[in-house]
Amino acid sequence: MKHATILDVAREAGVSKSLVSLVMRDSDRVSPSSREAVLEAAKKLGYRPNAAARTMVRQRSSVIGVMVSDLHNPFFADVIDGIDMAVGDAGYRSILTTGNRVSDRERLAVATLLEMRVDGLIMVSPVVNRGCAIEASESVPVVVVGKATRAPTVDSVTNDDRNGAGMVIDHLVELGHRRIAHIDGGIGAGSQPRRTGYSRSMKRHGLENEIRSVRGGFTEDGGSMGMQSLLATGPRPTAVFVANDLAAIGVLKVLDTEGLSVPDDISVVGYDNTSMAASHRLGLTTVDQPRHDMGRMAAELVLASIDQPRSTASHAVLSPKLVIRESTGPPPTSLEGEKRRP
Amino acid sequence: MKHATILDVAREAGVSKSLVSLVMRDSDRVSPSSREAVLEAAKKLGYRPNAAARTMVRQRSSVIGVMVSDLHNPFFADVIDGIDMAVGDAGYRSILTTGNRVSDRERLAVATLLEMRVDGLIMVSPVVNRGCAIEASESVPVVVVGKATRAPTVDSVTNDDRNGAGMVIDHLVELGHRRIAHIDGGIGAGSQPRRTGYSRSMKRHGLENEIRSVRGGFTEDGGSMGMQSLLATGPRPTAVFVANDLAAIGVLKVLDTEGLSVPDDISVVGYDNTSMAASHRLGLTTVDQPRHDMGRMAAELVLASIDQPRSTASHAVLSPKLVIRESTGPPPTSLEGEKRRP
DNA sequence: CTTGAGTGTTGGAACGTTCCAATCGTTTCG
DNA sequence: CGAAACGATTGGAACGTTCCAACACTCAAG
Repeated sequence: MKHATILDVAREAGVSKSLVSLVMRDSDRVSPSSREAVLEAAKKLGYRPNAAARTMVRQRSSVIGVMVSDLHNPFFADVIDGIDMAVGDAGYRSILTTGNRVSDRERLAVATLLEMRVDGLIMVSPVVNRGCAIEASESVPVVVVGKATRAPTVDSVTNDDRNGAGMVIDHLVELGHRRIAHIDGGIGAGSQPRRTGYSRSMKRHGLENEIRSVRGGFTEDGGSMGMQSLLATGPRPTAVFVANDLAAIGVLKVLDTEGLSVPDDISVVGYDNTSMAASHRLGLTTVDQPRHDMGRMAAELVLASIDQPRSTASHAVLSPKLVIRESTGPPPTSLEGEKRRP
Repeated sequence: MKHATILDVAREAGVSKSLVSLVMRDSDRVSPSSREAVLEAAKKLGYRPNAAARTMVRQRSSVIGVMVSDLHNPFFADVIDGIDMAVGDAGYRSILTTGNRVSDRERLAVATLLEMRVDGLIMVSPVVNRGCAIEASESVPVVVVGKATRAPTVDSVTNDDRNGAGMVIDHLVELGHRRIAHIDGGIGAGSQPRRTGYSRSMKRHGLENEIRSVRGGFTEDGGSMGMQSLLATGPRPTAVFVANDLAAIGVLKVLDTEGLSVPDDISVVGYDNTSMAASHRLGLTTVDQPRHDMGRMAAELVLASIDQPRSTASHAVLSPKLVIRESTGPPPTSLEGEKRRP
């Protein structure tokens, strides 16, 4: 039940270990007869190459390590898909570790990968501080996805959230909205640029007096709270731009219980384009991030760094896309003021 | 920018490599002064142990490999959480690979782990045929999660889907339903036991004449199709048990467009208790699988097998839990001429 | 017939650890 | 005072590969 080694195979096939090694690496300077004998022996013994030994002597593993902060967010699944694809095409393999949004565990997850001597490291939306990425970048190329990381040795792939927010406001203004509020994501990553994008865009449309931004969060409850505080104070907005889809669902919940109709009374926009947003009972207008492309891009950056170390970091910023569904429409007719639900 | 080795550290600290090794492994037979010197040197050089070398000589990696079929299903995230937790507590680490529901890629994912010489392998809802698991089990303990795998060398952790389906029917019957239909999951794993559980339970309630099972699938579209065919032929059921949440959402979509109200006209039940099912606009009654526990259990099984190889496989079957929400209620009118259950 | 250039094949030296047996000081004790 | 016991430290032999230099052959050209 133990593992057969190259030597066992060599003995079985009646050749030297070197020849077995050559066959395993698909060398073309092996005679067909020896090749066959070796393959047969290998099969018989259930031989499996030992990656540890190979990594050891070759001084590289041909593996890219990916640290993911949280597998619960389906967002990451697509990113990882993109990574896997690009990494596989380049003849590398990828392995993942998780940190569950806990700094210490993320640090451990990264350490595990580095100790395994991955040839490159991709950190997807890390929660842990950037020191960890910088430290890692001392021994291996590192790319951070989803979190702007200004460091001279760490590449990054992010989404242009400011621009995404701008597209949302453009869409709402085009529909005729003016009183557009924002429920932000609190302290989470991505919150700040979305908020900034909101205010800038409002100003661009000459709506600086309508700017109204309240504290929310990236959770359903966060969205609910934000919406409640919006309804409790000041004039009711005709549209709300929420920090992400999950929070937007919380907003819808509040609006439903308040008897307000979406989008007749109020339009709601989320962010992330989760599959939930697409569900017909929600039909949430939202912003799609090119998740797959972000992953692919991240992989290409690490692979490029492995091939050809650069002295300056690359920072790729991809563009989001507005996805219009049923949660947005024209504001309640301005002539009649506010329409009431029966 | 290269990796420092134990020898570099030894030189820097003015001691032997063996001593450095002892310090790294937290031996207690090292004098405090040498320990400090070594740690300082290690820090200065940014030393990181080389897992490949260690694995090599120790003939074990202290790593558990996890192959996940599909990261898109949030179901798996919880399972992995459970695995990570149990594995970590036992002093092991875990690494993941994915196969994206493609047999060949799953096989590669498994091979990657085995070549890295993981000490144990957990396959979560593999799509690849069981031969792959059996083969792997020749060199390392293997546990399959979510798919019944009858093989003498492969452990498994599954959910009692038949029982889960039974709980659904019990709940519906208790509400007064008799005409309960089932939309199945097609050929996917888990489909068959849920269907069987449905029919058995119907019979148990003396409703064998009401049994009506149509082909659906584990996707939104699959559910929609199933519902359409239910509505197109025969008397309309007062309740529908759908193979999973996603398909149930497809069912809701059809009912909405047909102008049928849930649960007033018809009750709908899903399976899996995805976060989507909990969303207020859906409020789907569903069956929760103890995902976290399944992961933990799987980890405990591999770890036990590593410690103490068993000659016979263990098959753990966990119990699901009914989660009642707003998509189920009493049938439209009390069924005339028939007594309700007390 | 000798040389030179291929073909195939081979042993040996790494790679960075762990672990064992051996060594070197000290201290304790008879 | 010598031996024994102990604590701290050390060199060397693995572990399973890769890769290089070297080696046999065979065959063509000189």
